[in-house]
Amino acid sequence: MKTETRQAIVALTIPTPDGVFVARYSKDGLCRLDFPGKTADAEASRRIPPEVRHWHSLTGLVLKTALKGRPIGELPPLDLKAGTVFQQKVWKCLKRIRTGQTWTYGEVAEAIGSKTAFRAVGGACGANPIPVLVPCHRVLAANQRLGGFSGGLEWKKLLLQREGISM
DNA sequence: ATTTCTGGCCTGA
DNA sequence: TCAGGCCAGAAAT
Repeated sequence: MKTETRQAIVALTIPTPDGVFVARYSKDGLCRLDFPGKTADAEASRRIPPEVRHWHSLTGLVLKTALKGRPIGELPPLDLKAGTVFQQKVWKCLKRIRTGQTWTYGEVAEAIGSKTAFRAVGGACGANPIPVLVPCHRVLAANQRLGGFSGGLEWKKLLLQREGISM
């Protein structure tokens, strides 16, 4: 069910105290956020649609806020349609997890009506195109375990720590 | 307590 | 169709 992934995309950088993130936008909104050091091809010079500029300013604000471990404000529109139906369900569900709160993969699975798909939920988290803002780092394994993190467990631990959760 | 095995579900190839 | 993954729970060390 993978659709067109060839959407014209604008990539813009976001300098933060933790490094330079790269945000990518499609015509529908923020479609990807990359951690510092991830194949960052900065292309600041280019025609940037006004709405993208606006989205990007919002992204910058919420990202910096999230990195401080504080609740974020208004998000730019998120373009998550690159994911499968299942993945989109998971990602939307993750947005319900508040700052400083953690769920288990099993709880997320149950919340989307697939109680036994906890493992697939892990897969969807790993495919999350917008980490930090779509808080997959707040999902832990059962039995108080940390679970994995595609962006590197260090990031997961750091993000949780900033939100007051130490593992 | 911790390692291993099994089961169940979604993807991409 | 199939192996493999940010899992969970039970069994076996």
